[in-house]
Amino acid sequence: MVKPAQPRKPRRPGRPTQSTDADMRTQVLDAAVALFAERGVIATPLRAIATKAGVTPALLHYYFGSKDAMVEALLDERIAPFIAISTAPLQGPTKSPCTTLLAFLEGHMRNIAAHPWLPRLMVREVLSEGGVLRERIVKQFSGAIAKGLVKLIEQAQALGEIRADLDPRLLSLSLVSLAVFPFATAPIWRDVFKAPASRVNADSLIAHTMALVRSALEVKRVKTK
Amino acid sequence: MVKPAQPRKPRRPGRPTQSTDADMRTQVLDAAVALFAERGVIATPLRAIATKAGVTPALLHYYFGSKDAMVEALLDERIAPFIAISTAPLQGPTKSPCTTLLAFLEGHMRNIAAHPWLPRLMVREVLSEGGVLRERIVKQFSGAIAKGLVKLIEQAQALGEIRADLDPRLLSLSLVSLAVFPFATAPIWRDVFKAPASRVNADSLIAHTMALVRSALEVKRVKTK
DNA sequence: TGTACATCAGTGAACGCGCGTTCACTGATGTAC
DNA sequence: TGTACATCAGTGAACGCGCGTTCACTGATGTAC
Repeated sequence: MVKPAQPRKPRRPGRPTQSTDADMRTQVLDAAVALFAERGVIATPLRAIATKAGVTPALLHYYFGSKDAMVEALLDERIAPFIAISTAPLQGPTKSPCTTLLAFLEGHMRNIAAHPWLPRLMVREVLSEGGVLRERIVKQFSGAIAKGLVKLIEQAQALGEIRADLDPRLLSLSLVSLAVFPFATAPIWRDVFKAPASRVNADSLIAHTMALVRSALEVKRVKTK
Repeated sequence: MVKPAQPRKPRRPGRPTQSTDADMRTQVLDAAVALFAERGVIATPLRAIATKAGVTPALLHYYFGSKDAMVEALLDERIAPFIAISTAPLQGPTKSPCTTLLAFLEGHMRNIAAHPWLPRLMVREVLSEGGVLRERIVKQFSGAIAKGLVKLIEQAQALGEIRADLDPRLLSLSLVSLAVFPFATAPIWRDVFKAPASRVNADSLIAHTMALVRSALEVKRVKTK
């Protein structure tokens, strides 16, 4: 009712007059990311993205060439940078492997919490057999994380910083599970717990997970029954 | 070359002569479950299921009425029984909550390991905003598991069987993460680790996870730095 | 036991619909002189 | 500074294709007498 004279899209034909507001490409990618995370890449029609972004389906081809190419662009521009940020702590030398490990976990969870669409999109597409994203995500993300994580665990175990009786690969899998799964399924358990959102939120979840991980990794003291 | 006279489908028109081999409905559901887990419900055409099951797309409507109805049938006949088996330990009274808790976790993982398609199908569909399965899975599965699990944790904490400084709801979420995520993402990490399959398999994963959970739940002794 | 017929399992071909994609177009913007 | 024109951002309408679904059909099976 504020702008009755603007029925949403008066849009005269021909080249639009100067850049209206934000970059349309950005708007399109924003809309695509949101819808892909909600319903999946295959289940999201380009028309839905176009509608949400306030443009024409033809525009998506004008910008990206095809739906697949759009998904690739999304991977490069939205997911890859996130991967780089999250895995940064895993690169380079470290003084205390255990500290680096915990820092990576917490940082990764904070990253995920800040971009809730990401874990859902990644988990879903990585699960899809024919997904466009799968191969690239596995290569860039899972590969990088897994290798760095396993190496870090081995170092920490060698130094006696954490218990050494667990397989490094299986342990890295457990840690990733603890860090990713709760965020990927957030909409579900928020509903299941009917939480007042104040108690069960990202901050408390991160704190809880870190506490759990710390005690799980503790070097076991010899104990007599 | 063994049966050159049977070019895959000679199938004369008209009512088929007596039940050939297995129940065709069963064959169809088998094929559907496999394809749904691999590619997702929406991304799987009925024609693909029909081809895999060796029948006509029209047969699927003859049996189920519609694709949605078929998904519901699949839920009732394949997923619901699994849910019942897995959550059985959570029902009824228990002498030692902690033992019951661990037994449930291990049993659930064994169930999942025996039906690899299940976690993938469930995770994917539960993530989908508009998924047919989502609402029912959340109600029947997540609801049942979460409630029983939280109750069990609270009891075990009250009895001093496990550490009491963790929020029961967050802890139940962590446990489910550890039990489900590795199996849901199995195809990925098998690839990432390039494991000889002998070292990283279901049995060792279950043993590892149980060991991790046990030590994570241990009551912390007071320790001086 | 034989015959007539309703029922039943399953098919093949076609239907309409929504999808990704194409393309001729429109009028504002940049550029050469 | 003005003019002519190529370029550029973006559209609207249509395209073919593959999807879920429909339906008239076929011939074996079950049943009544």
